Amino acid sequence: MSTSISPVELFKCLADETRTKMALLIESEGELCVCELTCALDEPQPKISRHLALLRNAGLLADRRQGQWVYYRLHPSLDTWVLEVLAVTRKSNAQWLKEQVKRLQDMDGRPQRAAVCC
Amino acid sequence: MSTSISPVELFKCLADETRTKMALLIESEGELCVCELTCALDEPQPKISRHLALLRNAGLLADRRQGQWVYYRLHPSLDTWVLEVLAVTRKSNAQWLKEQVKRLQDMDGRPQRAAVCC
DNA sequence: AACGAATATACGGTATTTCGTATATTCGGT
DNA sequence: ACCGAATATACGAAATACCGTATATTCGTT
Repeated sequence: MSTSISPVELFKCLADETRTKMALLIESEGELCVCELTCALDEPQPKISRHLALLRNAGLLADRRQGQWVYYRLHPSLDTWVLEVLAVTRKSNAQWLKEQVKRLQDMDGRPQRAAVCC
Repeated sequence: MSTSISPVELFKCLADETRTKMALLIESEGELCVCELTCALDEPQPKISRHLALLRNAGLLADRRQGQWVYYRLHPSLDTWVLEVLAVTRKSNAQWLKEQVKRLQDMDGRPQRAAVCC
């Protein structure tokens, strides 16, 4: 059994607009880099990085560096209930996330992920 | 459509150990009065009341006075996704709530609810 | 090795949260 | 009307969270 995140720890992570929106966007997209999140949320980059670091330290996110970009995804060893909380929340609050999703889609120059091979 | 609680508002409600545990206990039991929660959580009564007031003001809980007791339940007009978040969280964190459930069950002199009629 | 882009961290300052304690309120029973 | 039990609120102190700005780091390109 994994020593997982506790309910309060999870909810503290999500008790901030920037962090919830980032978490839900990542849950929806699979993986996003810092500059994409900075654009989607329209917030200063240090603010985004600071909140990402908090989510990473809490065990909610994992990161991966690819060239100059750092991609964040949901931590692969998260408990199912955490994934369910995120999924349910995102699916039922599309309206609340609308603006951020739009800014992400309209962003140009989005870095391309590495192909599955090479 | 109901002007419902936003994700961050919900998570702020739950970003405190006292409040999450109260919310999950109530979700599990249906209805609990202040003295039962005070006993289950083993915390000073003003602390319990203060947090209950916060949850009530946020729209998460509804209260009902019966004699000298005040019973709290999940607010009947909560969105489904909120109920799902609470249910999933409680079901997957029984261990985390164990002590509180035990203290609640071991409490003597628990006030009896009004029967369905009379 | 120098430079620019992407990202992370450090440092104060301010706002928000939480708490303990004291006190108010409300109700049932006498 | 009075009293005790259950609950709510007020108030200041302590802790925590969040932010803006400045600076550091890391990487790719030249």
